[in-house]
Amino acid sequence: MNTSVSNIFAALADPTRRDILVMLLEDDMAVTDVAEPFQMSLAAISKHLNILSRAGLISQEKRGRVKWCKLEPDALRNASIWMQSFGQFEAVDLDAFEQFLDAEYIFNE
Amino acid sequence: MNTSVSNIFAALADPTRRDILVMLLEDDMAVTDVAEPFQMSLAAISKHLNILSRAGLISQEKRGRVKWCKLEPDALRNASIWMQSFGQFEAVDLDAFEQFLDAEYIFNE
DNA sequence: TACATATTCAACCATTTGGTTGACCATATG
DNA sequence: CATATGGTCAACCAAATGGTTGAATATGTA
Repeated sequence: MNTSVSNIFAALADPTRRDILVMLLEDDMAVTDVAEPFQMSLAAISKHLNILSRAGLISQEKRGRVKWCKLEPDALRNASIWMQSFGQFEAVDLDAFEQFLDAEYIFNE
Repeated sequence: MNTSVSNIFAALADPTRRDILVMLLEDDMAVTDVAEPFQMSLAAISKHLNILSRAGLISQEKRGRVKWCKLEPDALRNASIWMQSFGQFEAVDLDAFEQFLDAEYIFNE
């Protein structure tokens, strides 16, 4: 899994994927149910879910023939901290903050 | 200017652009000086700066033949609002931020 | 067994992205 | 004036992105 800062922001840059995350706030969902409100194909939604999964924003668990999608708010929280810290950079130690921003985040598996 | 959530996240998804934002934390900079530490051409940096500018993350002002780039950290607010609508993420907790730095990020180079 | 449901895979396509290069424009300076 | 400097523009390119379709795989059910 590759939850770099770049991948998290890239995942969040797509409105369909943000909509999916909002849906998963309610409850875990099967892939087919995630796809239902959208106009696009199931395969397209499946790709979006893989991107969210690789970014660490969701996890997927297969039970029977149904693959359940679950929100993983930790990665999102990291991005939230990134942004809020940036907005409040005066209160943050600048050297540490620069290292933070420069880092490529590797979450491996 | 188009400071949509999508554009802000897309702008932040590129590591070169995040590096530029870090540089602008220090001080306002001319385009040529922004480009100096990077391996790529001035034209490429100029494009990156335009993307940051359209996202509202920086502003640019031309004085003489020099175009000055200035950080506009408030632009992150739109994306932050999206995130706060997402969950009960509290205002940034610097202790959590430190833990985040120490525990979850792996610095390469 | 036969069929339906859940999901992915593979090939393909159009558009976007991130980079290059060389020409160009605007401004400063000898 | 002539020339150097700061920056953008236009054309181009390779790779990535977001979508499609039809076939394939895996699992449940009659």
